[in-house]
Amino acid sequence: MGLRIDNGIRSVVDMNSTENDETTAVDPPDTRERILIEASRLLAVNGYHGTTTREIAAAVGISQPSLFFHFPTKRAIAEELYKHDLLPAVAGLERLVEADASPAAKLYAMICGEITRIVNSPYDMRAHISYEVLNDPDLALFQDLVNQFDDLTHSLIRSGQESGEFAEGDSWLAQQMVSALLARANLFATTDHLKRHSHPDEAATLILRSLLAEPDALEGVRRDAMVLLPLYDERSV
Amino acid sequence: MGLRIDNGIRSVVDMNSTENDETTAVDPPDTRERILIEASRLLAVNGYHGTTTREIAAAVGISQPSLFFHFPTKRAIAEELYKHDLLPAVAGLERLVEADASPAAKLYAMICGEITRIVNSPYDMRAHISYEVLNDPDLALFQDLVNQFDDLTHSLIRSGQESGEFAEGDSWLAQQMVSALLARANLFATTDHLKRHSHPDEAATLILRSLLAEPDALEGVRRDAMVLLPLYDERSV
DNA sequence: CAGTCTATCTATCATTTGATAGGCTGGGCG
DNA sequence: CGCCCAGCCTATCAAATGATAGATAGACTG
Repeated sequence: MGLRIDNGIRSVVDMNSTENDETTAVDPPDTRERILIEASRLLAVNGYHGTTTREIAAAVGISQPSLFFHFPTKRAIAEELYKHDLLPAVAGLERLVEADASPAAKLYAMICGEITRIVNSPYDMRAHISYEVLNDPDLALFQDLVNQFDDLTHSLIRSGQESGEFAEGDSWLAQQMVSALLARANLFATTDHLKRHSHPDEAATLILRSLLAEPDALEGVRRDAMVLLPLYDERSV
Repeated sequence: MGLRIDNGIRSVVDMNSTENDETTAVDPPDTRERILIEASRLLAVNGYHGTTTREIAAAVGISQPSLFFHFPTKRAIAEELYKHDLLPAVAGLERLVEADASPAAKLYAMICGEITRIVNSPYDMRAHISYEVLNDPDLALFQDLVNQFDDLTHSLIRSGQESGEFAEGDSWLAQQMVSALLARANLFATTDHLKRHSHPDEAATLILRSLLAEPDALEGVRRDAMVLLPLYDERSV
């Protein structure tokens, strides 16, 4: 449980580490950051149990025990990545849900904002996909966060259906579709396909078309969503 | 179709069943079969590297070394499950693609047929989701099968867009959405949500609504798909 | 009954893996 | 200069894990 001393130099990527920086601050050299980056890649591809600390260390270019100077355990690395992914997502979605707008606009803004965030992240974040990691009992907190996110999404879809803005249908299934698509979002970044061919809007459009009772309403929804979008980004709150 | 690859070990059923044939199969509530069932559950939840042979054995109720009487390696267990999942999927989709029908109807039939198959499978199949396993170099064959399936889906979407049946949009993204949703299909079965509330049709409807240029065409597409559906099931070929 | 084959067991091995112990180094600073 | 200590290293451990060896029980066969 090493206390970390905060000295003046803070990394460029500032918004990770969840800003409750009692123990977590930033290391002067980026080794710690590089560990997170490389670990996120390996974890995303090989899974938690399929990634060894030796592989992570090799990717960073340090010896395996050196990892444990920066992180107390292997799990702590994963935890930090999960926090980075899930906390802003849940917080942003909560702000959206409480906003004054139509469910469709909120959902559009969420999808758009979330994909933007994932694609722009320095890490390879596929938290949503890693049931493997989440299932680990010691990471139950993050399981809760995922459930929270899914529940919020679900309630958004439900209220859209109740107001008649969305077509009737299995709201649970629809929520799963949203969650499943987001889980692939970083694949977009990895394949660097999205960077040139596609926009977050395309994904949101795809989802909304499948939900909206009146397809022609899409343009209006998009406009409303653009107004909501800053709400999703914690930096602008 | 004797695709059993290995080995010296042949099950009792194979040897003496020259006459009473194929359909059924099954059932000596075979240990081998129970291994596959329990392994599929564990692999789906914990991933390949997160599942130990001891856990599988314990779930089946046998000792850990007894596993190796039925399968040469741990990997062989995963391989058999992958084969069971991917071979019929790719074969079915290939038959659909070559059929004489609209891309929309083919896609509808594929989603519907695939989800039905997954939900009814004795195994917990999430092959699509397990990049973790697939990434393992020794399982490159299955990586290929997944890519094949994705490519076929993609070409279906492309041709639908070219014919004007589908709205324009990023076909790659749309294909990812289909793939991502299918990856969750067995979650439907697990949560036994789909068994009461939802049908495979709901999922296909959701996808098709997001793709069709003319939403009103959905009913016609569904009717055409119902005709195609038997084509997807290898038993009916 | 003796022989064989299936299916399982206990005991054990070699490797991998997360983590610890302790030493070396170089830069900041009184 | 001499001390400190962040940061990294080598060497190594203990546990977990995939897999093997060999024995045993039971069923069927000749």
